[in-house]
Amino acid sequence: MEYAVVIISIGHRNIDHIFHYGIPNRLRGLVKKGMRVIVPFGKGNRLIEGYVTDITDSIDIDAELIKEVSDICEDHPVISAKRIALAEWMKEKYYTTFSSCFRCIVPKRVNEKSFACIQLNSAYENISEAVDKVLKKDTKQKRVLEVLLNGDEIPVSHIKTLLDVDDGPINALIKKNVLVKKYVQEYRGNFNSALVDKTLPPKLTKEQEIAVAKICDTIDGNNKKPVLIHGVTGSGKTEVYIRAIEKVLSQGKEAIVLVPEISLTQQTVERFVSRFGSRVAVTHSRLSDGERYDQWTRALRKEISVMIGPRSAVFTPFEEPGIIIIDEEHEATYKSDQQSPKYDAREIAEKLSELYGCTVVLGSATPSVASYYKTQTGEYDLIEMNNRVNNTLPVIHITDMRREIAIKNFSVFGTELREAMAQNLQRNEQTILFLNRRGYSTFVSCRKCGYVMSCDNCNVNYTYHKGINRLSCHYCGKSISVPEVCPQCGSKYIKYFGAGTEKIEQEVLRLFPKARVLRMDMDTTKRKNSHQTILEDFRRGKADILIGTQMIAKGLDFPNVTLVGVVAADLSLNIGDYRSAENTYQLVSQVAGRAGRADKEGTVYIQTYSPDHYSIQYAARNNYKGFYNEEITFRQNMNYPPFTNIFLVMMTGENEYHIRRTLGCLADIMKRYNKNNMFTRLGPTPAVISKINNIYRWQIIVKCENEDKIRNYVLFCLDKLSKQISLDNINVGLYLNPSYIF
DNA sequence: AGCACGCCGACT
DNA sequence: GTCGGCGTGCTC
Repeated sequence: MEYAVVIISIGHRNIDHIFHYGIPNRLRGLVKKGMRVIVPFGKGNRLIEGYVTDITDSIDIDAELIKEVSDICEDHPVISAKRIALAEWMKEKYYTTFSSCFRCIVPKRVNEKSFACIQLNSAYENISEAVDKVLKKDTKQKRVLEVLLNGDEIPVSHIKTLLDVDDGPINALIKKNVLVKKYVQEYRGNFNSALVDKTLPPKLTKEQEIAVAKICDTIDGNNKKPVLIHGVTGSGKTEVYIRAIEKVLSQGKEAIVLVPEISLTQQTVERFVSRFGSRVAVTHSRLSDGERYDQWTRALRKEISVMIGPRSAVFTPFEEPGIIIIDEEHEATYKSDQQSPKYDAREIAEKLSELYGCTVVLGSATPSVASYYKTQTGEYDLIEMNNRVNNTLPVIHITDMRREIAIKNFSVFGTELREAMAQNLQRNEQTILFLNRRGYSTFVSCRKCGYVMSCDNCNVNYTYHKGINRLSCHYCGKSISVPEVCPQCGSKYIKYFGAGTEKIEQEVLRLFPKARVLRMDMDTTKRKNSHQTILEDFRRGKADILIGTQMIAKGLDFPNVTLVGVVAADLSLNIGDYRSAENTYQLVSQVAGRAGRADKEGTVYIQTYSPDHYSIQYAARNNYKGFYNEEITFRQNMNYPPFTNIFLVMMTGENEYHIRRTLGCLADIMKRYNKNNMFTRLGPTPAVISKINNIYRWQIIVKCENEDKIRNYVLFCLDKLSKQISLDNINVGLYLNPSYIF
């Protein structure tokens, strides 16, 4: 007797284990490992989707209790044995349920879409034979036949528009058995590769040749260490990726290319499509469930061999992945921090490498400190690419804003940046101004009593938005009209401090009334496509100056941009996260890289109140290794990652007392089981933002060198806690090495 | 998660 | 004597 071993698709810990189901006669031989099935579950026998993780003949429970599989979802497996193993590994590593791991690995089931096609009945040798035998006169039916080429399947809708005919003649031909009608699956969300011209491989530089050779060695060899390419902007990493992919494809294997969502632009995709044509598929977050499912299916059916996409594309179901490339490796988007499982695409790639023997290539101009550290310990191999293929690095200046204040310049622009902007306008060249903060003023307070306008729902100050003339909270979205007098003392002297992008825009217009300015931030890109429209307008030269937040820092390539201003480089430095220096270095380098990307030389001004900070100094000199050496020493001295692991336990809820008390109990338990003081604990403390939308937020941070030990310890303590007191009405968030502190 | 069972108070 | 509150426990 054979039984299906099934994981039920309900994301609850209590039922996150295997269940056995009998296989009824009508499904005998059809139910296979890796298939999606429908099974009756629970008292009410409600029908639930599940995954067959195994077929077995031995069961350890009473056979009477066993129910039968009611149906199969597809006639083929949707998850391979290796990917079932991946799910098991993810469940442990990311402390989640099987079912949520399966949800990542296999996309939501949707109905396939198909369309009607007609084809010449195979009884006829060719079209002219059919015409001769059946059609005497020049009719619509004859015209329909003449459009068909021998053996071709043509969509009915095409024929109808092409010949302006109705169903009539087509159906008549089908009735006469000249044509056959069939339904063909339509793949939604296909990238139209026919629109992209093929290109020939360029000649490689010496550096590129060495990099390609090194990666090819890894592909051929048994040592599957991940390779980190540290390549300056413009060193031609993409061509190296393409050559490595060519190699893998020639071995009959497949390739996955991960890019941050923001760089999934037409340009990036076209570079791959121009070389691999219709073998490439593209996914991104804006695809519908149907589109995503169809692209995933194409990979499963081996109809494509290269997938480009954001972090979720790491789960592309290739049978023989040969290489996984992670471009802009340092980007935080590779780690999912919002929904469970909180996986890291880099870690998934390494696990797939272990399971399939595929090569993992990480690439960045500003590698994450964690990854670069691994090249030093020997865990990763390192490839350096130090030369730009055809353009030079921009000249980077640091402006000390304390000096500007000393010379009574209280403007948001230092003297140098202002003058450079004026010159650039005269030369008709474009400027990008970067400030990672939207709104007009970020701090509104009463000059008399010092009262600061802040949101009642959140422990966050209001930001003044001049466009709508309101104060708005960037956390819960609440906005109020600007009070005419101070709510506390009644004074009418209300002052606005701190500049955001809106203020920068106004300052530019005040200083340069003739300048054409575009602003790009969350407030100006709410409408669909507004993102694209702004960038396209700027590219076409419809504006002289582009002002924006984070979203303009990365991946943009405008040949006429010769000046970049980082209005306030300190913002990311003062966040209070152990990674703030790393983030600042990366951000400043990325923004600076937007200047002078074609034949024109670029200039960058970095405005800061901490001009001597090493992250800014090294970024200005484009010296990654210098930065890394200083940063890694700091991390070691302070016992921060990569020398330790940080586990954040965040409790949120409406009752602040309840949360504090519960976290207090957890702290007691943690103290009790902390043998040999292996774990360092900080807290309970309120989170950086201690209340959002009337939900209070408190946390405990635990540090320990060993990842498995820290995970087991925290989960053990939480288990003890849940047996002691009820965790109802409290949300517990667990984050291992979170990419930012909330 | 979702459903049944079961053990208490309030009611036709 | 019965209806319905939600605490507890199980689901192949």
